[in-house]
Amino acid sequence: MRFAPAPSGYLHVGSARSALFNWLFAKNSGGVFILRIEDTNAELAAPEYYDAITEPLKWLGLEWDEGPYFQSERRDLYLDAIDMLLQSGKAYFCNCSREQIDQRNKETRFQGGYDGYCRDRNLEETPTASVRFRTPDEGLIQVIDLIRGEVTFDNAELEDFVIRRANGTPVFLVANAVDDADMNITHVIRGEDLLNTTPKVLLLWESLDYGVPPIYAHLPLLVGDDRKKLSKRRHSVALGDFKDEGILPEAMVNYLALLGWGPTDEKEIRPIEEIATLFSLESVNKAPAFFDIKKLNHINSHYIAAMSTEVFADEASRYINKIGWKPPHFDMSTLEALTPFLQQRATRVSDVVPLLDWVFEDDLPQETDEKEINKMVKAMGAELVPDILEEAIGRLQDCQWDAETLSKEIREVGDELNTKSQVPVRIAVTGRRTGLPLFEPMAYLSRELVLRRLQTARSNLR
RNA sequence: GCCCCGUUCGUCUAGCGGCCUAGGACGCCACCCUCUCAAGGUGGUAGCACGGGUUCAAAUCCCGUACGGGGUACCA
Repeated sequence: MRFAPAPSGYLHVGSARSALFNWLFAKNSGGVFILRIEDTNAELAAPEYYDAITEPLKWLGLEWDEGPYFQSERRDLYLDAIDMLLQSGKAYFCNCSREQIDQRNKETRFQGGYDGYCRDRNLEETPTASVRFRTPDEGLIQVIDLIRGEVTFDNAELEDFVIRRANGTPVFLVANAVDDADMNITHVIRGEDLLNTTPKVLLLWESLDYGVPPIYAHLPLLVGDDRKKLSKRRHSVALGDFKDEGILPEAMVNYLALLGWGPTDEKEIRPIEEIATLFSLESVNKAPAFFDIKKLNHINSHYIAAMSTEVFADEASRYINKIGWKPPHFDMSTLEALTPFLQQRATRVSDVVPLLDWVFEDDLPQETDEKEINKMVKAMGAELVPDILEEAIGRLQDCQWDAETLSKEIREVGDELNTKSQVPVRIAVTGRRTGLPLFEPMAYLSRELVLRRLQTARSNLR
């Protein structure tokens, strides 16, 4: 089987899902997974796009067994095939412009695409002539599809499509047929958006006498919240972006496998190798699937929580470095000590920053969310808050400086005033209403810094 | 318009004629735990698009309708 993406900038989650299903099927059936870059269109053949495809695949752990092959390097093969079709009369030259075709169709109210104007004009080859394939006038063509069954198309509905552009380059339909035959492709797994192009490839396949065609599997499309096919223009779907925000590859791949397919035993979160053993194309769904970030997040937080503390601490510090966050009090051993608390709370690796900023920064974070500010004001505004803060300041002046003592002292502040004391202290010290457990991280701050924050909060109350 | 493909809780899915008064997961809500938030636990919310058949029996098979998606390029 092969995964054959067109290089058009970065890899997006839809393509990644196609790659994944190819990979799963290959693993499950012991097949060979071939990577082939469909760059028949010169504009897409820029070499820098290569990494944009392979890097995300490697990140996801979807290694290919063979390739990558570049169609731009195999052009002669396709051109030869086109010459054969020309010689056998199954293709012909055409010099119609799009405008001319549209014009004629408008006049004759013809709605089938190309009207076959040059079919029997026996045009000679010229530098500006394109080549069209002569589709049969009658008969049916059948696509064998493991997901959808046998899909039948009426040949008469198929227009004489272009197989070689006026600039002399072959289109992907030819490259598809030639390569799939040449590479002994047995299974083609791709998005449903390509289903309609399949009969054209099959017709070429027949005309080229390639024998038994591959078996197809057209995956249901991934859609966004508008229920439209995921697209780079409308949705944010770059795999690289998810990586940058701290989505783990294991989580991404696990989630993607759950779109259009599900295990029968109801255990959703499991390693991809295990999924491969359960996977089958026949049990893939037919209806489009909504790419749900919330569920991705949930799966990701599960994988984060399951990581060892060492690995996560490393992951977190790499993230901090990458975004160039250099807080004055940063300390690796403190980060390591707080890691278990972080893992329990972070949905994405990027969440560690708002969780930790008050620990490592000198200044308190500025809360900007209005709702949150209101809630904080409310939490801080209770009658007893000034007393709580003052009592806390007094007690922290010269107590022991460890989490246990801090917890005890603040608790006693509450007991003394017959109220709860943690939230006001938390807001004063962390600048936030919610977050990590208060006292463990607090013990890593200097007494002086904590007192300063408490005092600032106290005076702001006036 | 024409062609192709679809339709199980808001979302992703299990189900492949009787085990279904439809199961799980995400989300949401409540409660428990807890002097924050999470995590965890418990419970709840909500669905077989509609109409005809076939059958002793249909979410499961067939037909139609509605709705949705994809394609309709000298992009892939």
